[in-house]
Amino acid sequence: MSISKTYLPKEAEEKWYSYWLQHKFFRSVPDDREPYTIVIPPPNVTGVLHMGHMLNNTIQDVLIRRARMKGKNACWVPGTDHASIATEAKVVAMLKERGIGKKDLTRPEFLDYAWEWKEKYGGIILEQLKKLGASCDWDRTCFTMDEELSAAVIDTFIHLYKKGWIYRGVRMVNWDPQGKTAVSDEEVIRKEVNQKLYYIKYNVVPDELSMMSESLATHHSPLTTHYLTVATTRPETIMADAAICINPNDERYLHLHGKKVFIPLIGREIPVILDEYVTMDFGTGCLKVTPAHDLNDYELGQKHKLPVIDILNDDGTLNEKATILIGEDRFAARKKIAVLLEEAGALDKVEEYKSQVGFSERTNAVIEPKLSMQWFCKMDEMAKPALDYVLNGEVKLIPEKFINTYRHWMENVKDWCISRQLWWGQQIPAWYLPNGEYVIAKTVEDALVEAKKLTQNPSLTTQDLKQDEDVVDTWFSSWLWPISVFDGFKDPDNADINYYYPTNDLVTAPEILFFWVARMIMAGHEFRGEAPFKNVYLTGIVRDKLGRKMSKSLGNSPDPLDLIEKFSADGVRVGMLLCSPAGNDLMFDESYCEQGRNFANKVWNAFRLVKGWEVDDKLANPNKIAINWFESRFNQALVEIEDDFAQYRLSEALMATYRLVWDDFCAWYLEMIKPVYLQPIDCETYIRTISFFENILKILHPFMPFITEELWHDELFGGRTEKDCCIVAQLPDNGEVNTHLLNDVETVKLVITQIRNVRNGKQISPKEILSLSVKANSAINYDQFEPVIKKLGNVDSLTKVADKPGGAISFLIATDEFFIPFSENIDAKAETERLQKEKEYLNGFLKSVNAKLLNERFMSNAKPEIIEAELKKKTDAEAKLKILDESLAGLAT
RNA sequence: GGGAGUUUAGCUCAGCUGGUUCAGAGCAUCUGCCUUACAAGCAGAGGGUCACUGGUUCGAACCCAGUAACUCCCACCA
Repeated sequence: MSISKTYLPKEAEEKWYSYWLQHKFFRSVPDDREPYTIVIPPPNVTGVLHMGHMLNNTIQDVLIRRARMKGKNACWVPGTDHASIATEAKVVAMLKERGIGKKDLTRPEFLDYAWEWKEKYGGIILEQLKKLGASCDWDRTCFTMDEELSAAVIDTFIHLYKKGWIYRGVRMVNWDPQGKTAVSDEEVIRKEVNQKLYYIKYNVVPDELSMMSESLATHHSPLTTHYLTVATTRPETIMADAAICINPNDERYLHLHGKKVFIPLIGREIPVILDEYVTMDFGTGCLKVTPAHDLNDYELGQKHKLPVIDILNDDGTLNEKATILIGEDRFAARKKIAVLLEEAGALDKVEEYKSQVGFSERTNAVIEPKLSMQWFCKMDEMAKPALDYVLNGEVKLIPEKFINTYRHWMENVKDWCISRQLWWGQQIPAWYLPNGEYVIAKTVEDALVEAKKLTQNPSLTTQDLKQDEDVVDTWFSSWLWPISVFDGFKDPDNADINYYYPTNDLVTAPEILFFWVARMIMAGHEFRGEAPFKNVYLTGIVRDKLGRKMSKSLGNSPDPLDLIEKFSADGVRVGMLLCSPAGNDLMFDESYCEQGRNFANKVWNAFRLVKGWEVDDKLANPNKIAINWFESRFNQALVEIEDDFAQYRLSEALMATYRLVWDDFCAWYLEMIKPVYLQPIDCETYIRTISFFENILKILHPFMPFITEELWHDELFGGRTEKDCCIVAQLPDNGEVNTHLLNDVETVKLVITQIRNVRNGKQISPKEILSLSVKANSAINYDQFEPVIKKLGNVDSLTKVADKPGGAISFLIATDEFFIPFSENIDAKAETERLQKEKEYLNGFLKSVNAKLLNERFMSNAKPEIIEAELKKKTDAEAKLKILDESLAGLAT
């Protein structure tokens, strides 16, 4: 293998990804091993890879790869979601470009175009995931509108209908005038918007005028004039007003009780009604009641038996019931009517006003409350068990803070509007009879049987039945995902579902906790009697470094594929995880990917070093200290990493790995054992080092699959068989940790650092050899570390002395005194000052320790080991002070 | 309006049951190095009133109360 100076990712990535595919390492079929399963949160078919996907799928791939390397049968099921509104919108847009209107097409024609679109563009996002290294079992790729999955949706609908949990009714729903469909409450995003509050005058009907004119003569108070004023943000809906409502206790308006008023511009008469619902101190205290276009007004209207006047078309334009501005869009109408009102003298004033407006999650259109006939799914009975799974810990949410939000939602859940006025999706299996009745059935044939039963009319034919035009909400198919991808509906006892279900971890965004996660738990319980996963890892939101959410409109999101191009897939994976604290949003910045790339390069170069060594079999001087130390250190890190993974602290697991590799392996271990240039290395050290390297590749692999696989196959590691790949290598078992040795080496590292420090301070080149002597007071046996200290400190000897030698710089490590002799004069004054300063600090430290030890309450309350530690601090400090004093005395002479 | 979370070095974050460590990491910064694996690097260093105010405790970044700022979720005040 050619060893270039830097890691060249492009070739390696293509090579190994296809190698893995070719050898079916991602493929999973049930066997004797323990399964580890993840189902991907299916991205929209309309989607292109964004940073959220990158984070999400990096995490899933790390988990899957690690499980695979722990001997589990790892199965990651990929797929896409048909995303009815979003896709239908795309298809409509595509047709428009070709000069075709949706209205001009029949349903089957439209669906043909939609499938054509899906086949062409629907797989893009999955192809992009491959660039990231995602080790999904692509043979299992599913689509929420695949035949089996769609059948499952229909069966589910029928099942729930039979249970009485699905019903049809006229309700106020969230209407998306752009998508021309109803959407669920969860699909409405509320945003604060700067609006205008229009104060509109409604004249009181003429036969009341005589009374009013008396007060008119005296005062012009708005409370006693012949009109009342209403504040509204939606003046275009006045034509749909059914009443004006005031609070019966509002003393300002007692004179309006039982009166009627004119709607401005159109002059229709509406009553003034009384209800305590109206807040007296908001606006004018007069509320216009528009039952067709506001949920509260609708309920108020129901209560007071008011008519419902719907003045809007499905696309948000005004209809003939508005009588004026017919055909105008609601927002254009709002502006125009303000002018008309102004001209008519009916506009009192306009104020700036901030309020919450609902937007469609999919189309971003302003949602219109609209009364319509829809299908609903009852939630309360399904919510209860789904809540319990989370509360009793059978389903763990990570981080736990989401339990509260989850509980709140589940305890206040409302029925789910599941019908959508779209064509792209599973069509509702309801069949209408000529008389308006309907039956629920899987096929038209089944429906006919039911219909005949229902009507007692044997002459009915399928021609008489008309299927409901609507499709079900996309989430009504994705909530079945963990079951349907294993064909658990058609064949509920098949080998796959029995083996893989329930899955292990679900990795998703908190935004869809209710949309999707909660409903999957409901479906899991209802159809399998078991939650669909054990752990839900909720990732943070990817933001830019200013903390803004990454979005297309802000243009602050980098293209993930560009990042991969620039920093390599491994680099980007590392970059994503480096800045993703568990459970918090991440402030993404390209520099993290750069750090990832640099790390890959570091690994590459460490490899180049080892690769370049010549071995001399005759040498028998293995660096036992270095080997034993690194082995212990590696085993210690393994435990830390395992622990981090167990708690889903992926970025910390990565950081622990990063430090182990960069600091401990490269900066310390390799430097300890590295032979001088062109000198050979002994056999044992060489073999052990290669084995360490192989283990390092293993623990790096989940994070950096490509570079590790690339290096894995180098001849340095001996001949590999075709199937001997890093991706399926088994992680090393935990081994012994010699803490004593680890501690001693930490001290030795300090000694070396101090030597380098002395060099730095005195501007001495690292190449210049120094001498070192030690007056050891601790239990550390420096003899065994002599080779290491000599090599890394570049000193020629480590002499043990009983007294301080003359003309030397000294430093103190723990209670051991080290000396570096210099022929030239030591600056005694500076040295004295340095020692004095240290002494001062130690005295202060000792004082505070003594204060504790003399405190009776401390001595009686603190745990024995704490007291012991304080006592040790005291003796250590005293010993150090003694040494300092001696040094100072020596300097004085 | 209700609820949750966050606030520790310039940045991003650890800090687990209050106690070994005058507070830990990575990046960035500064100083010195092109030392035959790596300048995408090496060696070293500096940098913190743990948001603020009280309280509990022998002892608080950590527990309690309050304050402030930011973030998110939920909610029909026109």
